[in-house]
Amino acid sequence: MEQKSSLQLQDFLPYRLSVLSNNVSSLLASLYTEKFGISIPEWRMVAVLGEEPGLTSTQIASRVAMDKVAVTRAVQNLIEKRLVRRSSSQADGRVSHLNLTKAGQRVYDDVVPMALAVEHQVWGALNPAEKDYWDEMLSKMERRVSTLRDELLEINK
Amino acid sequence: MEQKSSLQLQDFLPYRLSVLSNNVSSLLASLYTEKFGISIPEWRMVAVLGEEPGLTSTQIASRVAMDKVAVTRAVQNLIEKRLVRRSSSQADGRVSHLNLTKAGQRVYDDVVPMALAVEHQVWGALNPAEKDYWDEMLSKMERRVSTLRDELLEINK
DNA sequence: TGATTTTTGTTCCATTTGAAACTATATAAT
DNA sequence: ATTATATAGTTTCAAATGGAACAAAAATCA
Repeated sequence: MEQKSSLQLQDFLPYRLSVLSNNVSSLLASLYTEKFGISIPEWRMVAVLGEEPGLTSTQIASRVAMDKVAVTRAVQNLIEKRLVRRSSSQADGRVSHLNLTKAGQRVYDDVVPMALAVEHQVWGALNPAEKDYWDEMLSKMERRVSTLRDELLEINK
Repeated sequence: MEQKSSLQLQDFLPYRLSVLSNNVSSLLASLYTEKFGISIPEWRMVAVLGEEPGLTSTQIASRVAMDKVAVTRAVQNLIEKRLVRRSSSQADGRVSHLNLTKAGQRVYDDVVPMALAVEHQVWGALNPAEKDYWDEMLSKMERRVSTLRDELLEINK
């Protein structure tokens, strides 16, 4: 299998992904930050708690690809903003369960359609068949990258 | 055209792109940071100067999707590490041209094959036809997203 | 020419982020 | 039971990042 020998940043997959991802994220963030004053990690927490109420910090961290420090901070901010409520677990004194407040639920209900609309707009670049194909390929790449990562960790252990 | 009404983060395009992009970038970065002690923005500068020697800071910023502050800092760091050299322009007293030093060129020569190898590994998830298709769709999405961004800026002006 | 505006790049300050150390609770092992 | 180990979450400190104000040179224009 032949391989390129020079590197054009504009054609380089990691670079293109990074730029596209940043542009999509900031497009989306520009909508909810100015309207609701929440950051990207805060929005992710709201989104995941909207889907699955009562999660603990650790559960959120694993679902949202944030580290536990980032979760702690997002929780603190969202509690200050009265969008999230914390209730300590009876079963385990170390953990607490997190839920959206009424106000948090309202933010969720307002942002979800906006977020889906942005996604829909971006999908507008592709026809339905292309979209399905893209989804499939994206999944393949995701799996491949996480395999590569595991291999690398294994080697460096 | 029908539209989803609920948001599953794992299926949400901006989220998936962000996770994939971060994983790819950190996979790559783990290789060159530990070997050469350079950061992601520093590597991008080296990459672009390897392709096009003599660029100015502003030219780099526009090619690499970094803001000018980030470029200033990356340049400072790379000059301290003696990987980049600055020479002021005769034509324009404000700008200076940047070039890789011998050592910088060596870093470039060493990292490029590693970077291409990682890209190649990731591409391994797709067969050649899929890869071409993916490239085409990625380009479509890039164009779409930048159009959306321009529209949004236009509205908010 | 002299005044004004733009462009280039840097500095300063505040905010964000990340890693390591730490506290508190729970689990396992002897 | 006592000790050791693991897990959940927080705090602390240093580094990275972003934006606004800034200085210097160039371009515009009156």
